[in-house]
Amino acid sequence: MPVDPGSARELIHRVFDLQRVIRCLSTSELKHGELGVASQGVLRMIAEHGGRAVDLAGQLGVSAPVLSRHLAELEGLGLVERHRDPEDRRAQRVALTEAGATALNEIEEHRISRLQSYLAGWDEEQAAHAILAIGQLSDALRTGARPMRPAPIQSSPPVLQTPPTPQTTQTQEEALAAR
Amino acid sequence: MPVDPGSARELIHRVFDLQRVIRCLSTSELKHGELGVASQGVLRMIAEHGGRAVDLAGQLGVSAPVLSRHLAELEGLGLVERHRDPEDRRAQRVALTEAGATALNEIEEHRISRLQSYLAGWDEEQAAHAILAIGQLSDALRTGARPMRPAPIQSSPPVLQTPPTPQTTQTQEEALAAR
DNA sequence: TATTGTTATACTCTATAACTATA
DNA sequence: TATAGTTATAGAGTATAACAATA
Repeated sequence: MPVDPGSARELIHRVFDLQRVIRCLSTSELKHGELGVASQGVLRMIAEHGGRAVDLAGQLGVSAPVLSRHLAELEGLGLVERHRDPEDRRAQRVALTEAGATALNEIEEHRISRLQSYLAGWDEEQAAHAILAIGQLSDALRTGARPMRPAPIQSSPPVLQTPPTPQTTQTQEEALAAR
Repeated sequence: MPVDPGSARELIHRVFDLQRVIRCLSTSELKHGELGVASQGVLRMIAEHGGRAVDLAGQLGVSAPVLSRHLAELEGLGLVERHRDPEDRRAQRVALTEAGATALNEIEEHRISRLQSYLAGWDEEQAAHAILAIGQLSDALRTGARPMRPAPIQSSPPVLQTPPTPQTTQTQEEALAAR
């Protein structure tokens, strides 16, 4: 049974409200030297899932031209390196330089300390709840947004389809208890 | 005592992740006829806090020129009306037209049904947790972002300052129990 | 023929600066 | 002098289309 329409409406409004607040923060204090917020996100994604550019674009949820432009900028600043993939000479392998890792670290530390000051009245449990709830919401929207390939018409269902992403099937209590 | 740096980092990453997911949804399915997402937000804010344009801009967190442009667009589409404020002839009072209310309703209903389908596996408690956590986070960031006027140096503190926004001082349990 | 990446172009949303009108 | 609103301009971030090189 779906969630109540009133709850859905409320959740939508809260999410848009959060986005507005974050946008205000972005313009006021999320810059880092030459780097815009988007490039900072690319930097972090490289650190986490670095590798082929095309995969990075998918993980960032942006088109190839957008990533290309950001990588060119980051390379120009000496923060990332691009090398042709020896196994597929069309592709690139992307990695942070020493300077890139340093810059990312500064960005992260700065954000963390700012957030810590904003959450001065919070306790660990509250933070854990927020992390969990937002993660679950992102997962739900991601699987919803994912354009499921058009339902196979008149074809017997494949025996083994895409791995049944175990993602977020925990209840909140289980997930919290597992910390 | 502030939240753990690890929790803060995790929360930051989850929030950016949510923003990415929502951006993907925005480009794929949040349009409504001529209206972009920003104009839809203006429409809703008018419905909730309609009144003086300058106050709307503040609540939306955008600059006056941005709101002016959106209002011009919405007025051109026949969705909002602007009248000079009789009490202050510099200002405008903004309100939805009949068509504007109808359009907003369609937008809301559409979003709600989409979100309900995305949250197919959720229960009411989970939704309530997400609403609460996201609202608390927005509040915390908003008060942090609010440029507190520079601490009065060498001046005796005002007897009555800005009302001590009671905002979110409930614990999660209290807030949930109050539903 | 499909995929990786780049360049060119355009769109959305935003801000700052300069202006008019009113207070 | 300060505030409400508009217009002009610029910037960040994104997408689509057309292209080159490789598979």
